[in-house]
Amino acid sequence: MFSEKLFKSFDSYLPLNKAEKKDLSSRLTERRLKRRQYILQQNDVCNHFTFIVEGCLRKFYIDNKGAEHNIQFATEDDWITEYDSFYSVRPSLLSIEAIEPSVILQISRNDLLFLFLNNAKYDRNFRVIAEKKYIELENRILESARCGAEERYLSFLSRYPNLAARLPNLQIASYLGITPEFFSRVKNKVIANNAAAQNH
Amino acid sequence: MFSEKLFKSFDSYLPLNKAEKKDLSSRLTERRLKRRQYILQQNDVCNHFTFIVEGCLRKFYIDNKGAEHNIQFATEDDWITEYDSFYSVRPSLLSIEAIEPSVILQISRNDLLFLFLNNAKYDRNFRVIAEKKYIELENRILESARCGAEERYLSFLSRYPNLAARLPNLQIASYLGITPEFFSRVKNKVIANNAAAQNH
DNA sequence: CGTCTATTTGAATGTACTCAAAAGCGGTGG
DNA sequence: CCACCGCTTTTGAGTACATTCAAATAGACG
Repeated sequence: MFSEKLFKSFDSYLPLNKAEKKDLSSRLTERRLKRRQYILQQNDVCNHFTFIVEGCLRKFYIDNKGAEHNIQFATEDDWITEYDSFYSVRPSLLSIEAIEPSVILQISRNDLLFLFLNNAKYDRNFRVIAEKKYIELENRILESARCGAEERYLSFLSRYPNLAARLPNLQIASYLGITPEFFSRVKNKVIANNAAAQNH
Repeated sequence: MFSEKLFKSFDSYLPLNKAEKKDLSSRLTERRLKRRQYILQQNDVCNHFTFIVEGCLRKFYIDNKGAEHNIQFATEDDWITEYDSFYSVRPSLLSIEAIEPSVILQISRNDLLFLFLNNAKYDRNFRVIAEKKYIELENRILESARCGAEERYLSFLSRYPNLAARLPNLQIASYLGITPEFFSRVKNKVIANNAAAQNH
């Protein structure tokens, strides 16, 4: 059962009991996403918190030239939403789409707000989720502040080795905040350096 | 009483009752900070959540060349901490210092963890704090992704008009991710544009 | 009033971007 | 199975935004 994965992710903070699991299950919607399928489009209101059972999604911004800027990736056992739009019920500046075929569980705003009101466990679990997400973003800012594209790429490789392997270059470039063309040069340079290091 | 400000900041989410206020008060430490006074030094562990009663603090990163990069400002009625170090109890990559003479209230990790365990209201209130902080950071990333220094400055001006007025240029430049020299040019250009717009 | 820090200006430099085009890769249909 | 199409990646040349270094000026504070 897919929701077991979700319950498990709460276990280290405030586990749910049987009744709570059952109740939560009834509020979850399972969806299967194809590659490129959106769960949130720019200018729509974000109405769900999304748990990823399997696959990989990205949250990104499309600027006025049409260029896409990845803000964040999320894979198995992670959550993704657009907090600002979700809580303010205003149009989202960001979009969220599946990069890989994915399986997700979604909970609507009404259901989540209901849970917050009626069971304090959810405050705990979602506090922890928000705090972790915050740390992730802060690290991202830190990295863009402190170094050039090559170091950021190396840092990305070591922080998210499995992501680096499964994502197309285009997505990584967009996350690093550089053009695909420039990323190609950076990547080849890194590979060349590694080869040189191997040869001695 | 300074802690009243703090209690008030909870009112829109989950207000505290009298007994809770008294208990929380006993766990708060009031401190007065001079300009430039640190409450967290890089490589120290962040042991407190800090509420700002009055003044302005900044969280920043010092790179290996000694250059400082502002991650976030916090003023009256806002909270500041380094989540990663606070929860992991590991040395912080970031520093926090007062930009203005400030009055703060601090709660220690032990006390806050105690409150989380014993009163679910705190999970709620600190969930909301983390979510707001997350939104703030996401906006910051968005802005650095979508535009050049001049637009970022204009956007900063409109988003935080009072901050822009009270901060020295150096701090703003560091927040925008540009050098003070370049910021000076950007600012003068913006001023020139405004003057031109006035004259017709 | 002098010192220290913040801001401004100039010139040379560099990192990353744009535009253009070629090459590689994978899927789809004939 | 090959040919074609679309998409991703690579390469090249010219450009721009922002940096660095240096020095001059202005402000703030004791």
